Amino acid sequence: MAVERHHDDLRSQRLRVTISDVSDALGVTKSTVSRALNGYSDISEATRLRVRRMADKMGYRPLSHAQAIRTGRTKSLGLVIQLSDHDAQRPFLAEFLAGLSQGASQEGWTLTIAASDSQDAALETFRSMISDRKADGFILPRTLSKDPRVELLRAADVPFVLFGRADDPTGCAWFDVLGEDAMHDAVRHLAALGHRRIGFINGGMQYTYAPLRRDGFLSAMAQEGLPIDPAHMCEDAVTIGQGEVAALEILSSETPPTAIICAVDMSALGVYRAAAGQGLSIGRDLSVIAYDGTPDGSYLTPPLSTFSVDFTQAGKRLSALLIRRIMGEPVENLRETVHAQFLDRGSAGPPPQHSHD
Amino acid sequence: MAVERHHDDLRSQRLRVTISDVSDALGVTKSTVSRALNGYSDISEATRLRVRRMADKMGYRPLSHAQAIRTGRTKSLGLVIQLSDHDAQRPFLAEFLAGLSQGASQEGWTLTIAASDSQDAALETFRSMISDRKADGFILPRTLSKDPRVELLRAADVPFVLFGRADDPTGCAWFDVLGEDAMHDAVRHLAALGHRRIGFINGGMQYTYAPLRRDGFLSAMAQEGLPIDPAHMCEDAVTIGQGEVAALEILSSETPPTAIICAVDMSALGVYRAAAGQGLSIGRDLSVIAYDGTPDGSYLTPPLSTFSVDFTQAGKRLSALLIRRIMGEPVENLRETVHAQFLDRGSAGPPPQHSHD
DNA sequence: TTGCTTGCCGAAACCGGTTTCGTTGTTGAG
DNA sequence: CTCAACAACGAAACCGGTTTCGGCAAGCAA
Repeated sequence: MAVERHHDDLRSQRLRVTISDVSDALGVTKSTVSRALNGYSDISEATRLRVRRMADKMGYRPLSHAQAIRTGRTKSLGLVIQLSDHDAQRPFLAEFLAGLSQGASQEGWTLTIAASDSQDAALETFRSMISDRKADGFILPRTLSKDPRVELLRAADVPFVLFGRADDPTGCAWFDVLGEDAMHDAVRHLAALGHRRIGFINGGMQYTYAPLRRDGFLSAMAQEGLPIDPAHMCEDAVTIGQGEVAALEILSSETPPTAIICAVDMSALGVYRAAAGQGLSIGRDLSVIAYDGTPDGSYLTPPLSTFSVDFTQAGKRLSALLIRRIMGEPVENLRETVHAQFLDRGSAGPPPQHSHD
Repeated sequence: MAVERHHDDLRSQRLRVTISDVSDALGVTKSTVSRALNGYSDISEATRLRVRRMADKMGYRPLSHAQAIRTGRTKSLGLVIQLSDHDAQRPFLAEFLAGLSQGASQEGWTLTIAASDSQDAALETFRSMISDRKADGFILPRTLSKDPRVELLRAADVPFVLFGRADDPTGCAWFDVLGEDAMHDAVRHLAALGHRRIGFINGGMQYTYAPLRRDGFLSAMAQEGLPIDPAHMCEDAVTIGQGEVAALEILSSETPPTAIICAVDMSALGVYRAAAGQGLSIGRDLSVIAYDGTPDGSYLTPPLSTFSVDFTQAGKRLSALLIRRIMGEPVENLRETVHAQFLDRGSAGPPPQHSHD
C-alpha cells in the first residue's frame, strides 16, 4: 500500500533531489525541466509554471558544480587578499567579507577567497584561479591608478568589479565612496568653524582615491577662498608612523595650520601622537578630521571625527554588481557611488583664539 | 604536413587540456589516465609513470568541479564567519585567512567563506552549504564548550576541524594554542619579578579556552605558593569596556593586586584605562600581562606585554588538518597544539616598593 | 595441455546537469 | 484541402571527469 507520494527508493536516505527526480515526478524529460527553469522561450508558460512549482515543492536546487561542467560557470565570486597591504582596511575585513558574502549568497552564489603576500603572487593566484575556473569573476579592492590586476583580467576577458574607480574605465564596473566629496565637506566644516589655515595629509598616491581626495580638498579650499600652503600638504601617509611624521612636518612650518584633514584614519592617529608630543590638545589647539571610520578612532580622546565608510554595504553592492557583470550586463550600467557619512565626534572645534589672524 | 605534435584543432585557442587530451596523446583511455593519476592499484608502475609525465608535460590539471560531480568532493574548505563575535580575533582575520588559504591552495584546495550575523543564521548557512556541496568540510574558529556547530556537523557526518579544543573530543580534530601554559608562564614571570598578589581577568566563559586558561593561572599560583584571592578574579571580559569594569572592581578590593593577567588583550586595554583613571602607572604601579598579540597593544604606553598567537600558522595547520580529515584520516592523528610566544614589551615590571608585604 | 589466478587495461556506464537537434501537433496562408 | 511555419517538447549528445565491469594475456599449478 504505497500511499506516500514521493517514492522512497533505497537511496532516498539523505540524497539531494536531482533534476531527474523533478522530471520524473512531472512525467517530462530533464531537458524540459532544465529549460523551463532557465527561462528558455521554447517552453510554454503552462509547463514552465508546473515545473517551477514542482521544483519548489520538492526543494530542488541545481548543483552548481554540476551545471558548471557544461556552462563553465561556477557561480562563485573570487577575492584575492593582498597581505602586503598596510592595515588601512584590515579592521573592516570582516564587515567587507560579510557584505560580499551576503550579496553573493542572496543570488545563490558563493565567495571563494585566496590570499597572497606579494603582488606577483597575487597575479599568479588570479591566473590559476581563472584557469581552474575557481571563480567566474573577481572583486578588486584598493584600486591602483595603474593596476596590474585590471590589465590581467581585461586581457583574459574575465569579469571583475572595482572597489574604487579606475583612471581608464574601459571594461570596468565599480562601486566607490566619494572621498572627494568627504574632503570637500571636511574643508567646509572647518571653514565654518572659523579655520583658515587647513593642512592636508593624503594617503598612498598609487591608489586612485588619493588624487580624487586631494582634488576634493583643493577645490573646496578654493571655493572657500582659503589659501593653500604647500607646506601644509603631505602625501603617502597610510600608517600611524607616517601620519606622525607628516604632522610634525606640517606643524613645524612657518605658520602652522589650525586644522588638519587626513585622507585616512591611520594617519590621523599619527597626528594625535604628534600633537601629544607638541603639547597640543586635539579639538582645541588643533582640529582633525579624517576618513574611513576605523573603530580605533573612537577610542581616542577626543574621539576622532571622521567620514565613515559602510564596508558591509560596499561588499554587498560589489557582489551584486559583479554577478550582473558576469551575467553579461554592460559595464556602463554597473557603476555606483555613495557618500561617506560624517561622524562628528569632537576632534574638530573652532580654531584657538590666540591664533594670529 | 602535420609536423606539430599536439593537434591544434579549431577549439584549441585557450582551452584547458582535458583528460581526453592526455589519454589521446598516450594512446590509452581516459579511465587509465584517471586511475593512474589517482593511484589505483590496477595500473602498472610503468604506465603510471608515463601518464604522470605526459600529464605534467601537457600541464593537465583536473577540473575540480568536474571531479566533484562524481566523487561528491569539491576540494574546498568552508569557513563561516560569525559577525556577532566581538572583535577579539578581528584584527587577525586577514592573517588567519591567509594561513587558511595557503594551507588549502598548497594541496590544490580552495577556501569558500560565508558570513552570518547570528548563531542561528550561521547554522542555517552550514546546512545549506552542506546540502549544496559548497564545501567538503569546515573550519570552526572560537570553539564553544557546548558548540551547536559541532553537534550539527557531527550529526550530518561532515568533517570539521576546531580552532580550539573540545570538551567532548568525539570526532573532533583540532589545532590549538596552549593558553593555559601561557597563563602559567605569566604567573611565573610575575612571581619572579616579586609579585605576590596577582589578579586574573578571564575571557568569555562560553569558550573552551576560558576554563583552560583559568586552570593554568590557578595551577601556577598554587605552584608558586601564591595566595588566590577570589576578589582578584573576574570573568567574561572580552572588550575594552568589560576589561575596564573588571579592573576597577579588582583594584577596589581590600588589598589590590600588584599585577593583573588578562586572558585576552582587549580586556588589558581596559585595564590600561582603569589604571589611567586611578592614576596608576602601568609597568610601575600595576603590571599587566595579556594574551593574543593584538597590534593595538603595541601602540600603548608602555606597550603591552602579551603572549602572541601566530594566526597565519594556525590557519595553515587547520587547513592541512582538515584536508587530511576529509581524506579519511582518523581524528586521533589530527590534533595539534603549539605554544604562544611571549612578547615582553614593558607592561610588567617589579611590584611597587611601598607595597605592603 | 588444461584450468585458474592474477595483472593490467579498454569499454561503457555514470554523475547531474545543459544544449543541440529532431519530431510532433497546430495554425494560418494559399 | 494542402503545405509551410511555428510552438512545444522528447531523445540523445555532451561537459570532464570517475568507477564498474569484463576481457585478454601472462603466469602458475595440476
